Amino acid sequence: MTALSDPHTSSDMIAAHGGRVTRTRVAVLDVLLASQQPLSHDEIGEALRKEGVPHDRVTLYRNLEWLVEQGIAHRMAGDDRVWRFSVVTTSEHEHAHFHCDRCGQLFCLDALTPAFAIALPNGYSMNRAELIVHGACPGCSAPKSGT
Amino acid sequence: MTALSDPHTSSDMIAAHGGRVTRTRVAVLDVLLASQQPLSHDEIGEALRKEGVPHDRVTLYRNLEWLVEQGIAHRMAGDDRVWRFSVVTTSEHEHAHFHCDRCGQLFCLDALTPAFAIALPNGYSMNRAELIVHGACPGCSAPKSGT
DNA sequence: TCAGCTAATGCAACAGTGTAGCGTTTAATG
DNA sequence: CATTAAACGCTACACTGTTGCATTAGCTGA
Repeated sequence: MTALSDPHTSSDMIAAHGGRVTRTRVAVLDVLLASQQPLSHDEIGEALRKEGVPHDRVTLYRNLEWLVEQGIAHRMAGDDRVWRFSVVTTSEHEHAHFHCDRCGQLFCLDALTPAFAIALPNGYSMNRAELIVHGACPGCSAPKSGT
Repeated sequence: MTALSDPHTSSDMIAAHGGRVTRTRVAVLDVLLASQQPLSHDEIGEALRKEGVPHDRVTLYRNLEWLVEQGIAHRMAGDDRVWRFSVVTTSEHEHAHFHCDRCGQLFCLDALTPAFAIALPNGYSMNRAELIVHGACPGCSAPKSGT
């Protein structure tokens, strides 16, 4: 019995998908797993830097692409035209996202499940839906002194 | 009684907003008015080219920006990280969009009105919502020989 | 009609995000 | 340990969008 049958660490997850367990790849997945919000390429790179993980910009892109290909991560386009990545926790990732217009953070709203498929006009076939709610997150809605 | 009080042409609309009626600006607005789908900067530029309207890339960007500022046009980020523009027809533009994953076109689905605000978790305050449904449009769903 | 003001233009150069090519490194395997 | 190719890391590039600035040309008022 190996750890592969119970992939709960980043290394296990990577190996389970037939990928090589490399320093950058593990670190990237760790960052994504630890994050509650979808992260941009830049934010992930910054996190790696803080952890002292040397990495190349291109390698990071390629690892993210690989994670998406493997179905481990999910990629979405924010309103700032930047890809943001997050690990796929929900089975189909069929939930909405909340974009805070003040702090720019992106949150997952698992509570919101799309129920609008019924309203699709004739001829249109839905594959997936992306719902981004814009507004202020709890942290930014709360009264603050500074800005 | 001048035409300004009844701004139904692109020139009138521009003048009514205190903008100068220039060749490119009129042409850009005309293109947007004539289109049923939100258009990217590139698509608009291509349309201008076809109409024989000489223009500069930057000027086009600035005109689009101005139109958005004036509330004449609306800007949204597609899934390909490209801004797409459309004239604001609906009062609040509170409707969904459909992105065809095959031909890349973006359609307005006025029938779909967001009714998900009720489900927002506590602490989140919604400003607006952007719902993008992905799938195949009627044109691409229909059986075709070529690709 | 014409001069003056400045919004708008057009050119060049730049910035940020993401990709492609390619030689080198290194994780996995026997 | 030798082998092999996946992954790396570097350079260079493509694309979308922005900034600076001198020039042009709408609008206004005489």
